Amino acid sequence: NMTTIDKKSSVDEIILFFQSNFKFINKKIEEFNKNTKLLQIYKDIDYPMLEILSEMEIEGITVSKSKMSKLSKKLAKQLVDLKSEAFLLSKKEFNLNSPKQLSEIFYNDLDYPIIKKTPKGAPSTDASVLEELSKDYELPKIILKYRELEKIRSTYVDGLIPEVTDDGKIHTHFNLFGTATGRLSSEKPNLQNIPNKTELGQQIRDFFISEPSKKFVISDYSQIELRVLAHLSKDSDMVSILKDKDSDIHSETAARIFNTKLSDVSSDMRRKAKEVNFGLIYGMEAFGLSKSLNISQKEASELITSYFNQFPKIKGFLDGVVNQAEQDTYTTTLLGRKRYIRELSSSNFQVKAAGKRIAMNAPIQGTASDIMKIAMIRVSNKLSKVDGANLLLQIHDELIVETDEFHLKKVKEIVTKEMESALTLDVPLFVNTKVSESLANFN
DNA sequence: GACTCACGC
DNA sequence: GCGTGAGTC
Repeated sequence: NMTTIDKKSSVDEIILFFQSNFKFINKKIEEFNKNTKLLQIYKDIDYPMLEILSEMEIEGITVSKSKMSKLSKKLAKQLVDLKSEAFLLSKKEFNLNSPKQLSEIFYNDLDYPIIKKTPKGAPSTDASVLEELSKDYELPKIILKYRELEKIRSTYVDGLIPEVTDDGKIHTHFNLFGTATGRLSSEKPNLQNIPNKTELGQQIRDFFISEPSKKFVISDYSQIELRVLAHLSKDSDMVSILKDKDSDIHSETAARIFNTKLSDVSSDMRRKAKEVNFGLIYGMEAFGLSKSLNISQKEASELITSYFNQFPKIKGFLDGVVNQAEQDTYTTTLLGRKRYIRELSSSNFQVKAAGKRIAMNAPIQGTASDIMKIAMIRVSNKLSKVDGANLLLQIHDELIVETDEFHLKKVKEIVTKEMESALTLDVPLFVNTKVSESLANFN
């Protein structure tokens, strides 16, 4: 137990504080040093990462301010129009940014049906609700569009412009110890959640450009978390699917859970299987799956049962992880990185269930992030001998490197090879690498 | 500071 | 599942 100290403590109290807490801290350091795995993770991974992240932050990434201000004006205009359309339909002016005021309009003035409530019990107006209401009403469609544009404008356009420094770049800050699983986080600004899904999102990505006569090398791991799960669970079917570079894991999963030939897998079956795979690595249960697929809990639970029948060792592995975590109070990654899970000792059913999901997810997410860190350290070492080549960003399963065109081929090879060989699992690690002058995916 | 919502992996 | 951030109240 740590003793405490405050501003009014006497000299004697302060001396006592240091005497007792040095003992405590020394004991902790001893424990840490005896755990050779944790010590090894620190020496081999986290300590080397510090300098690499520092270099990435200092290097920064160039943005086009002209593209930013152009889109800012365009969005501002579109938002004004959407706002007047909304007021016309609601026959009333209100703050479109206020979910509270919006729900007044929806559920008091217009008598829309309440589809879902927020955790606090208020009638929800989130995107899934707006989509459902859009089938019968016009206003929710307008709100959906307004929310999309306003999110992009406030966070990624007008929010990003003040972050541009005098060198014309954005310098994020990476936290090495910001997450419970071992992942990095990024803040001020967060460059790990730049939009990627929509067309408008790609216009944000297009702000980020390589320097003159340089190119981005962008490499991402293919299905790294499912590969980690295949390795950890040793499920033979899963392993054999992922050994084949050309196989489509979601279609293969669909064929198995729906008990059909691969050639008979419909796009809807694939969509459902993809969501099952997605939910699997998050420890999702029938409740969560039914929500994300918009199906009944019964149907969701049948999908999960069918999945675990087809991939029995995955079921066994996940149950084993939870049991072990309940005994140990923590989970470990493949390399031994620990995550303590207090929720597992809760007597509250819901808290405990959340603890189980955490236990299932942490070794998968944590192992994947260990692999990426190893890759970054090796890439960084190799790139230090290449003039004009720098690591710029890491977005969990993706690395963004900048290089002058002369070294392009060499850099591509370094990044791809070091990522694929970072750790040897029972399944190969595949990396997709592309070259571009901006972060946008304009196909 | 709690809450709601929304962006990423 | 893991994060960060904008905005309201």
